[in-house]
Amino acid sequence: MRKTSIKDIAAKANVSIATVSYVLNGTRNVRSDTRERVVAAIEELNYKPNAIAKSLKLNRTNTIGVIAEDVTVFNTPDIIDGINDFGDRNDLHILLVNLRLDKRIGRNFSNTEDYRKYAANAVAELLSNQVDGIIYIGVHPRDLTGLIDTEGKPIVYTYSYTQDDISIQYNDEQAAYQAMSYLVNQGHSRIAVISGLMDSIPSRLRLNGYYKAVTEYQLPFDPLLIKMGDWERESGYRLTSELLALPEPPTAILSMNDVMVVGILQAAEEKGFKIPDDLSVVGFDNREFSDYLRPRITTMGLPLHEMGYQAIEVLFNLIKGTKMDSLTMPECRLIERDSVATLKNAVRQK
Amino acid sequence: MRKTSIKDIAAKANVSIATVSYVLNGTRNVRSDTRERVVAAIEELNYKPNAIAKSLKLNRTNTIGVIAEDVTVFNTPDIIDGINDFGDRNDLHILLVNLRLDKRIGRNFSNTEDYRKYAANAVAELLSNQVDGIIYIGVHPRDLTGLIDTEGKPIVYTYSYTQDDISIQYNDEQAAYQAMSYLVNQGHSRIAVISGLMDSIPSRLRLNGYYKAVTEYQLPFDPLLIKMGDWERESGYRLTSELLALPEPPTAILSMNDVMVVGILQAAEEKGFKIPDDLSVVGFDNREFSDYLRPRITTMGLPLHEMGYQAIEVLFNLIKGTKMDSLTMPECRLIERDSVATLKNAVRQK
DNA sequence: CTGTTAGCGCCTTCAT
DNA sequence: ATGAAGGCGCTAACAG
Repeated sequence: MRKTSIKDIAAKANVSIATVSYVLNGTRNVRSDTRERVVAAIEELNYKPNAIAKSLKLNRTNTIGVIAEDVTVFNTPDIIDGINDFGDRNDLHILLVNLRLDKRIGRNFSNTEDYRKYAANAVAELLSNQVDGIIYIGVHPRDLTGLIDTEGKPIVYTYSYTQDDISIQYNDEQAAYQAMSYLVNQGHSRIAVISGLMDSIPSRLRLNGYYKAVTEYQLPFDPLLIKMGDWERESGYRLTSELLALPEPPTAILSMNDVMVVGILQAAEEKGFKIPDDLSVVGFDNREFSDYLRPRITTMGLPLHEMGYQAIEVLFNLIKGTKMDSLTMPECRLIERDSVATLKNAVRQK
Repeated sequence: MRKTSIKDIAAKANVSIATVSYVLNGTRNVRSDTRERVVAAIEELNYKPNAIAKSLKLNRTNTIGVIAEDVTVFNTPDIIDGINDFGDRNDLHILLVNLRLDKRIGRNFSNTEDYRKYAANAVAELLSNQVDGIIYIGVHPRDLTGLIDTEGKPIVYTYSYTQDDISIQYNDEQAAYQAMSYLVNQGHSRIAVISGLMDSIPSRLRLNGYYKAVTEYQLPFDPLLIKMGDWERESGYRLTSELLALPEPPTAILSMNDVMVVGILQAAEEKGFKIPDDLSVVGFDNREFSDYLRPRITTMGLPLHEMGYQAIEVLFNLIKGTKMDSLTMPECRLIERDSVATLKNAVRQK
């Protein structure tokens, strides 16, 4: 049996299909007794509107295409969650394409040609399905200019960006600065930093935040405390070993991700430094495991949910053509746990 | 300007729209020169078929609705990844609905009324969008009979089940048995188990696997070695403390999740037991953090990707109405790391 | 081998 | 306040 359509309920209620459409959408006034007949018929036949037909007619699907470079990478689920949060409130559906880049090409994204094909296919699929707009979620912040062509369909990038489109990023510099401020407030002044790879934008921005804090708080500046890591735990281990071998080791380390903190912990243990008593550590990312390490790691949490929420909010306004007040960049949040000691000379600021 | 449609390219190629449709879908033979004219027109006008219109006509969207109870819970991204894997190969699109249960109602799912409304809305949204079938991804294996009504639309559950529908589950009993076998092969015989909550199906099934191993390997059976935990790390800590205070403590513990292992580690350290030298541990779930703990934790990895893949594969066949050979239950895989010691009396089996 | 045409389910202008 | 009818873009008889 065919699914019941507007026509069936029109017949049942003894009205035209137009009238049914009117009561369905409240597009026009309908005399209350006719409306009731219609509603009754809808009820009785358990009628559900066909969104596909509606989309075809209106040339608008209320569907947002989401291209995720890899849903299994730690940042992505929370961004999607933020997208869903806004989507729920605004009757927007999510068509998800997962590029699965981590499985298909690994972690090296330097050559865009390796995945241009996947990205192009994703866009084609989404456009063919007439999504009203697209959100692109990267696995690592980087410039994707020219990767895809959405043929005029609105697109918003997050955790990545292009020179031509809107993108939602969090404030890396502020985050590093905030972490440093926290450390300073706890009485630290000799603070080392272990960066990520220096070809990464976040590494550079966070280093800016570090320098800013060093300058503003007038911390003793020592180039020996600045180490270039590569995001992996081994570099955390190696660089911390160097740091702790210094004549005057730092009292705290700011690590640009939580993974390297695992190496820091190991190096500290081997050198006989207890954390946080002999060495304080602040990580980045608030990865799930940072709460399970011993000690539990204090870290800068990424505003992932907020980024997703803001991305779709901006996209939604782009689609409707409404102007938005310039919005504020999502900020990281300090997750205070047990890896930072308060030094006795600490100046408790508000 | 309107998007270019089949009509435009028909005009350009001097053929009827039917012919265009035929070359587009290869539905019928078309003389090669006419085909070329059509292809050229398609190329020139950069024509992209409108999947919405096609769906309306064919009453088939090639879209699968995925209801995730919470995409931010650790098991979900990999299941979705498996769904995408199969979806990519079979030209199936994914309409994702995220119930966000973890944020909305927390971890207590005992009262289905708390989230029936969300689930019903999700189904309505999906049905309205004419998905060809539905996959429901739970956050914890449990009986969801009667939660939703898909009005005859095919549905497959995973990480949850109902009494009426197909569901994809992994083999819990086999997993626990395999973990035990591994421990036995490493020379352990006095093996404790810390279970999850006993109202949980996985807890009971894994306990079956434990008993099966105890019986088959003729291990000394000691009820004192069987502890009921609650999945949280504190219970791992507390129960391990009890275990290690025994006159004859176990040489190994099988923990039914990785979170409790964190507690086990802490208790062992406090009691002066080194892992794995004095106490071996096997966890469950292969949570990301299990690789970052010290020592790195040997654990049973869940076949999440495979579950997602199998779920959509089964659903796809359900939709097409084709019979499938009875498929094998996905199995967990031992992730061998550094938390298990090989005892000197170990009988190395193949 | 190709064209004509009737819808799929819905919205909306135009008429009454 | 309601109805008739055209058409969104596409597929698949049916006809030639």
